[in-house]
Formats: sequence, C-alpha cells, structure tokens
Amino acid sequence: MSTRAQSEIQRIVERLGSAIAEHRLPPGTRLVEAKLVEVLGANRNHVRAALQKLASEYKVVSIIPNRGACVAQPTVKEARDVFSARIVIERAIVDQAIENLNAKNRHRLLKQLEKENDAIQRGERQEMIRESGNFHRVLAQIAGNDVLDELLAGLITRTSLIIALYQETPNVQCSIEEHQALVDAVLAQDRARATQLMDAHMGNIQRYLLLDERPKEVDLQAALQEGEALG
Amino acid sequence: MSTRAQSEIQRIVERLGSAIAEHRLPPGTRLVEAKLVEVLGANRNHVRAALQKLASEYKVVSIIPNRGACVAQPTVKEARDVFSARIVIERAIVDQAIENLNAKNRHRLLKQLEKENDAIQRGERQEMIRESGNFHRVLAQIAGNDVLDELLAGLITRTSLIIALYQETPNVQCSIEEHQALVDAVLAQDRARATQLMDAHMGNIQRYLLLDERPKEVDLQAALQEGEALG
DNA sequence: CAATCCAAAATTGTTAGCAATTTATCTGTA
DNA sequence: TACAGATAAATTGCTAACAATTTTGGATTG
Repeated sequence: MSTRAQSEIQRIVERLGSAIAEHRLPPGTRLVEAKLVEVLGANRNHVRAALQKLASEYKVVSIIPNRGACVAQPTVKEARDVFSARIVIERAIVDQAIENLNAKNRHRLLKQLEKENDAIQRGERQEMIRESGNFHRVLAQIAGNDVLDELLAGLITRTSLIIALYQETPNVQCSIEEHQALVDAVLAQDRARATQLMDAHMGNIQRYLLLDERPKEVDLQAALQEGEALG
Repeated sequence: MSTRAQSEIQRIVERLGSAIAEHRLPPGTRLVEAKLVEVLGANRNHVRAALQKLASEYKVVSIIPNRGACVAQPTVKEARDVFSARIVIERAIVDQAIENLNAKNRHRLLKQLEKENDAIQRGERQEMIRESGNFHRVLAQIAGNDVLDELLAGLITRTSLIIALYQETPNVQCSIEEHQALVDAVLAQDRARATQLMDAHMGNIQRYLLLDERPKEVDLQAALQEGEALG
C-alpha cells in the first residue's frame, strides 16, 4: 500500500474518529460507504479500510457483515473495562510524567490548560471535548512512553463514545478545575497527590454515567410494552 | 466484509503473529505476498489485510510502500516502552486477579503451570514460549477486564519479538520458577508480594536483553569493517 | 575490473465491474 | 387494514486484470 493511500486512510480514520469522539456522530449512526465517499471525497476502498480499522482497532465502529457499519454502542461491561483500564494507564502516566518534568514540559502543560479554558470561555462544546482529551495526551507525551501514549489515545476515544452513550445530561467530560488541580500536583512533583487526583478525576467522570446494571435494550422494550397508542 | 473473510484474515493474523512470537520468523524476514498466498492457501486480499493489521495494530510487521512487508525490528526505545507499558498492565492484572479469585480460577492457574512444565519436560521450545505467554493471558482473564486482556495480548506478542531481536543466548523468556512463585503469592492473595514478584519477573526478562544504547545496525557495520576476507 | 545503464522479472498497488445480500417498495388477497 | 409474497433498489463483498514500482541480471563502456 502506498504512503499516499496509507495517509488517506489515516485521514479518514481521524476524521471519523474525532467526529465520534466529539459527539457529532452519535452511537448507532449508520455509516454508509457511498455516503462517506461522497462527503469525504474519498475512494471507496480507502473508506472501507478506515472503517475496518475503526472497528477492529479502535472499537468505536461496529461492522455487521453484509449490513454495513455504524457507530458502536459499547455494553456496560465494556464501558466499565475501558474506564478501569484507563485508570491503570493514567496513573502510570502521571507517575512517569512527574519524573520527566522539565521547563519545556511545564510550559506545555500550562499552555494546554489555557487552550481548554479558552474553549470553555467561547462555549465551543466540541472544542472543549477535544481539548480535554488533549490534556490527557499531553501528560502522556510528557511521560515519554510512546506505547502508553498510543494505548491511552485509543482509550480516550472509546471513553468519549461511552460518555456519548451513557451520559444523559450533556455535560462536558472533564472539569477544568480538576485538570487545574492535577497540574498543580504534577508541577509540585507530588506523586501521591497527583495519582490520587487522577483516580478521583476518572471516578468523577464515571460517576455521572448511567452504568447501573440494566442494559440499554430494556428501555426500548419497556417503551413498547407500556407505550401510548400511536397516531 | 463477510464473517468468512473476517475470520480468514484473523486466521492469517494469528498464524503469522504466533510464528513471529514463537521465533519461527526472525526479525527482518521478508514476507512476500505471493509466497504467503501459496503457503497459507489464502486469497491475496486477505493476506494483504492481515499484513496491514499486523503492522498498524500489532506492530510486529513493517510495511515499506512498494517494497512489501517484513518482520519488524523494533528500536531500543520501542523495546523499552513496550516493557515499561507491560509492567504497568501486568501489575494491575495481578492486583485484579487476586480480587477475582475463586475455585475455578485457582484450578485454571494450576493447570496452566502444568502445561508449562510439560512443555519444558518435553523440551518443545516453541511450545514453551507459547505457554509462558499463555500464563500471563490466564492471569489477565482471571482479572476479568477484557480491555486489559487485549492490550496485554498485543504487548506479549511484541515482547516476544523484542526478545527474538535483542536476546543473544536463546533462553526461554519466562522462568517457570518465577511463574510458580507468582502463582503461590496470588493463591495466597498476598497483593504486595504478588505485584512485587511480577515486577521482578519482568525485570529479569529485561535484564537478559541487550538494551544498552548502541543500535543494532552497528553490529553490521563493525562486521563489515573488521570482517575476514570471503572465499 | 568497476561502474553505469537498460531490459526483464518480480512484486506491490489500484480499480472497475460484477456478484451476493439485505432492505424497501409494490401488489394482490382475505 | 393486515399480511404475505414478489420485485426492485440500495448496499456491501469480491475478484481478476491491469498499472506502477522496485529489484535483478546482464550487457556495454571507459
């Protein structure tokens, strides 16, 4: 596969991936190949390859054979596992980031906080989501472990999709105050406090989700059984 | 893509992946599409898709545009990052596995140890590698987090490739004694000891690798400069 | 003999068109 | 109206042939 094709596929992956992460494509949305070809101005083969990748690698797309792709609807179990895995990785990242602190990194962190605040000031919802995700990526990059960074990137996208699916009130995912407190602890190189704040931060995000036992399907069933007559 | 095609691609991925992990395909080996088609009795499209996946998702294959695929040769930095990430995940898994212990899980662990011992008794090198990897997977499955399990699966394959590349004396990767000690600590539900043993275990594997600063290429250069005359 | 160039072979990359399947629409019947 | 069946439309899945690129091997030349 040529570099050109490869980067074209990557372009589509990122375009679709961020649209899903930023809640422009809600869970369950059908992703028809022909439509994507039209909208993205792309080759059908590239679109298909990108969808395959979003399904098998990032798991934010579901592909049903002969019936096409749609934005995934992760189960409660999967949602729990993603959060729990993410906490594991985020903790390690905070720890390693503190170890790698230097003037340049400190600057990067503060600048990222500014970006987030900016997006909040301007009320740009999608930008807020993107930048609050980027905050975690910046920490990962400061930690300096490319493998952890990549694993986290995938989990952030999945987390975003989970929030879109399970968070009723359209809150933003990360509170800027918590990010601020985290940065304070990291800059002070206070490991214990920083990891504890990260735990609490993840816990708070999870707390606002509807991850109690009942699966989503029950809603539909209940609606059909007790629903008012149509028409 | 049909289920049939999907599982065919998966079959090829696993076939190649395990061949790489079990050191039957050493780093640098060229993977020519036509050859793979012949050997695996597969469709060329499926082979290509599998190679793409092994490259972009598992990172055990490198694809150079217009020049084909070969078994990857991870850099020292990548090797370090993989190990460091793996330690993070393994620690978490040990912790969660202890939490989820029950009669069935205890049995599974002991049975896995038997398999490893068996392979060692019979001196089956590739089976030893496979089963020592499976040991870590069993722990992950006991931990019960599918996301962590999948992340670990990828890291185990990468670790195996790294060992093939950087371990001069062809040792087996995991010592059975260390696995035995780990199981003891897990069964005793001694968190502190278990995580510490896992750390040590990973550390020992890493210790036998040649991950000092000089890159691999230097070997070739040196050989060419100081080599004896041919013929 | 080394270096350069050219043609042939090997290998990977791309595409269009058709096949197969699913979904939607229409029609007739009770 | 409700339902079943048939037909058409939409959509995905597959392949074979062709295009592009790189590698190989040898011929030519200084």
